Amino acid sequence: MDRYTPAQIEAKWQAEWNTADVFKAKADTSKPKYYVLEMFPYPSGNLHMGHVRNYTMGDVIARYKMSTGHNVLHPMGWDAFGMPAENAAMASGGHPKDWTYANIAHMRDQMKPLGLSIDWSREFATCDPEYYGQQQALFLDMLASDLVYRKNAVVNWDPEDMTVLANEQVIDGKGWRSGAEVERRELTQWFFKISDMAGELRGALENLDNWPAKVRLMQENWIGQSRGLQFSFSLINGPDGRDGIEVYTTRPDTLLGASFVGISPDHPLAKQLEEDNADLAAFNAECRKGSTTEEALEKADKMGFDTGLRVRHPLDTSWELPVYVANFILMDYGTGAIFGCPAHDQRDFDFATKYDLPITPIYLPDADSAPELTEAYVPAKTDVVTYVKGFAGEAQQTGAAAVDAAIAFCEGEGVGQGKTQYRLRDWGLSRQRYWGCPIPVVHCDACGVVPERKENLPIRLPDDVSFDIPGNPLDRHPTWRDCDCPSCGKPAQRETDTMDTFVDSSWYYSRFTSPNATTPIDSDEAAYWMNVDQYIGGIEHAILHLLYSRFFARAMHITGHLPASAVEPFDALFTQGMVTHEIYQTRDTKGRPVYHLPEDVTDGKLADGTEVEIIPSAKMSKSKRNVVDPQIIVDTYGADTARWFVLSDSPPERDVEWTASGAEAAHKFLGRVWRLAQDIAQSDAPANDQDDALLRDMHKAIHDVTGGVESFGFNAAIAKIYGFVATLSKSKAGAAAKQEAMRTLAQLIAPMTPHLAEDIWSALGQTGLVVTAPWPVADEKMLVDDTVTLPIQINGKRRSEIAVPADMSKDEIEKLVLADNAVVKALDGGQPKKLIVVPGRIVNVVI
RNA sequence: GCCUGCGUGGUGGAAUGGUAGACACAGGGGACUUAAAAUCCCUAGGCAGGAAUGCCGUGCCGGUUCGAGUCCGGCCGCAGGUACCA
Repeated sequence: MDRYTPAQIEAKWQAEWNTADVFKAKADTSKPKYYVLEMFPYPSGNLHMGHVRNYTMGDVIARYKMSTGHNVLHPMGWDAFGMPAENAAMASGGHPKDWTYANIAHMRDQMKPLGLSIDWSREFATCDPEYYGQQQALFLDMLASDLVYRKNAVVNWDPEDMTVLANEQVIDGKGWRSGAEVERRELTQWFFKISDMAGELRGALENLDNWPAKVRLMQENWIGQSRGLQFSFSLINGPDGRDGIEVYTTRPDTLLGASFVGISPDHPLAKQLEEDNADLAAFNAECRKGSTTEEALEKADKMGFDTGLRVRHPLDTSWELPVYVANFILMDYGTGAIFGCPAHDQRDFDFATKYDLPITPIYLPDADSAPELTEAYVPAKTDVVTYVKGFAGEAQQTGAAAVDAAIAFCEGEGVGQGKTQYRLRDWGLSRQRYWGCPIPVVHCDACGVVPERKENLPIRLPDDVSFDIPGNPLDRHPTWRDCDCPSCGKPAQRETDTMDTFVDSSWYYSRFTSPNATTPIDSDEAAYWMNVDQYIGGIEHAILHLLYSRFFARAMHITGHLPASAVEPFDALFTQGMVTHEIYQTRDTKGRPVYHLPEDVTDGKLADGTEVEIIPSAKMSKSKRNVVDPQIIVDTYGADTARWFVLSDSPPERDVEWTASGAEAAHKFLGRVWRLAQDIAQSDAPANDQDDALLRDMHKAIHDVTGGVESFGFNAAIAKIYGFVATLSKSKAGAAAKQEAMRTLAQLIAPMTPHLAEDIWSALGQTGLVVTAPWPVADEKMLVDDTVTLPIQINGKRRSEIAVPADMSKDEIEKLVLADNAVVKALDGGQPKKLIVVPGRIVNVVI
C-alpha cells in the first residue's frame, strides 16, 4: 500500500493555495471580517518551537474563521529593531542591518513550509524606513498634540565604558562587559504622557471581556490607583528658599503616629543639601549605586541619613519631627517624600528601630489588647480596628473608612487635600542606541528643540557606523548629526537618541491594515479591519507591550489616525504557554555543567555511552542546548506533524513539553488517518444498520471539535479527534456513511493539519479546496442520547450506578435508586437522611 | 521585595462544585512475521487480595458543602512580570 509522504503532500497543497491566492486579504463589506494576529517575532536568527506553537494556534483560528464565512486578515511581520543586532555587530563585526535582514530571510524560509494561512503581501519589518518613517510622523503628531515631553530620568551608567546599560546588562550591580559598579545617572529624555491616561486605561479594562482575567488584574495593579492625602510639613530650619516638604500618603488616618519624614536621595531638597554637606553627598552617592530596577531598589538594604532638619506636625504645631534622606523612597512616585508611621508599616518599623525613633500605635485589633512592638501591625484595610489615636470618624472602623474620614477632616482643617494617585509612570522612550527609530527632532542653539518637517521624513539611520567602541555611534558620527534647523535654517544638531522598541510594536497591528500607505494608516482600511478580533501571544507581554499598545491606540485616535472604535485595539486576547524540553547535562573534569543537544542523546546516553543527567521541563534556550529545531522536525516528519504535536497534549495557555516520542506518535497517527482515508475511498460496502451509530458519533465529533476550537481547547479538540478516528476505523458501517464521516474528519482536522486534510479531501473525490469549504454543522437531533448512566454515591462516595431514560423524572429516579442493591444494603432497612438527585448528572444518598 | 499565575499517575495532561486520571507518551502482555521493522489488539494511579472488593490518593495544613482537583483561609515550591531583553 501507498505510504503517507508529507514532503510531497505539503509542497503540493502549498502550491495549490498559492495558485488560488486564498490567503490574500481584501476589504469586502459583503462578509464579516475577522482579524487574527499573533505577536510578531523578534528576528533572532532561528525559528523555534515556541514560534511554531504561537503561529499554529493563530492559523487554526484563521482557517476555522475562513470556513465559517469570514473575510480573514492574518498578517506577519518582524519586530526588527533592538539590542541583539548591536550586540552581534560588537561581537563579530558586520552591521546590525545586515544581521537583521539576513535573520529575517532565514526565518521566513523556515516559516513558509509550515503552511500558515498568512497574507505575505502585507509583510514588513519595523526597521524598514517605510515603517519607521511613518512612526516618526506619528511621533511629530503626538508632539503637536502635547502627548510627548522631555524631563530628567535615571539610567544605568557604566562609568568605565562611559555608556548607558540596559537592565539586563547589569549583573549583580555591575556592568556586563566592564565589570564596573553601575551608578544611576540622570539624563534628559523624551516621555509619552501615558500617566495622564492612567484612570482611563485602568477603567477601560473592565470592558475587555475577552481578555484573560489575570492579564486585566496585572494591568490594574500595575496602573495602581490609590486615594490619599497630599499635604505639606512646614520646615523649621530649612535652607534658603524652602519652607516646606510636600508629602503624599495613602494612610492619613495614621498621621498621629508619624515619627519621621523621609525624602528620596533624588529629591530637590536632598540635592540642595548635599551641596554643602559632604557626608550627605557621600550618602546619596552610595544610594545611587546599582541598577535602576524596581527589584534592585526594593531588595537593597534600607538606609537613612539624618539631615538635622526638623518639621512641624500639621495637626499639632508644637510637635517636631526629624527629616531623613532614605534610599527606599522613589522620586518617581508621589512627591518623593513620605512620613513614616512605624507602628503600621513594616518598612517604617524597621527604619524606626534602626534609628531609634518612637513607635506609636494608632489602632489595635481590639480595645483591650496591649500593643506588642515586635513588628508592625498591618491588618487589611477592610478589617475593623479600634482607633486609640484616631482623629476622624468612629473609634471602631475599617482602615478604608478611617482614611476617608481623615481626608475629609484634614481638608476641613486646611491641611492638604485628597488626591487620587497612580503607580503608573510616564513612558520613557529615549534610548542611547543606534539600532532603533531615530527621534525626529533637532536641537538648535537659537530655537531650542525643533520638530523635523514631515516632508524630511524618514530620518534614516546612517549606514556608515562602527561598533568597535562602546556607546551610541550616532553620537560620534561625523556628519549625520549635523543639520540645518528646520525653523531658522542655522546649523543645528539632530537628536541622537532613538526610540524604545516598544514604540515599534505599539502600532504595528494597525499598520497591517494598510502596510503600504504613505501616511501611518489608511483610514478606510483601518475602519474596515480594526480591531484585531483575536490577538495571541506570550504572557510575558501581559503588562508593558499590551498597555503601551492600548495607550498608543488612544494617542493615534487623538491625532486623527484611528477611529474612536479602535482605542482598545485587541478585542480578544489569548496568552499561550512556552515550549519546554528536558535538559541533558554532564560535567567536565572541573565539575562544571556541559549541555548536550537532544539529537545527541539516545536512551539517556551519549553516543560514547556516557550517561547524561536529565533535568526536566525547562524553557528552551540556546545556552542550555535543550532546543529542538523546527526545521529538523519538518524535514523528518512534515509540517502537519509539528503542528499537530504543538497543539495536542497541553492546554494552549500552559507550557508544552517537547518530546521526541510525542512527535513520533503524532506522525504515526497522521499516517494512520491517511491510510484509513485511502481504504475508505476505495470501499464499496453496502449501507447497513451500523451507519446511524457512526453518523451519531460524527455529529458528536463536529460538536466537540467546534467547541474546542472556539474556546481555544485545541488539546481537547484533538483528544476528540483521536476518539473519532478510533470509532471510524472500527466501524462496520457502509461505504457511503464512512465516506461522509471521513470527509467530515478531513474538515475537522483542516485547521490543524491543513495539508493532510486537503489530500484526504481530494482522495475522497471532492472538488475544490477544503480550506475554502464551509465548516460542517452538527445536527442537534443526532447529539441526544436516549439513556444516561447515573452514578450513585452513598455519603459522597461512588458505590453503584443505574441506567435510566434521559427524560425520566426525579421521583421515578428516586424510586429506582432506593431499590438499588448497594443502596438497600447500605440503608439496612433504615431511611436515608437526604436524597440528592441532579438530573443527568449524579445521585447522592446521605445516610 | 512586590504583582500575577501554576502545582493531578512513571511522563504530557482530562474533569460547567457531581463517577479523579479522558486522550496521548513511555512500560507490560499478545497477534502478524523465518526474524525484524511497520501495523494491530489487550493491560495499566498506589497499597492489600487469586478474585469480587476494600482502603488511600489531585503540593502541605485547615475550612465551607450532601459532595471539593475545582470555592475560602494559611503555608511550601515553581514560573512570568517588575518600567532600557523582546
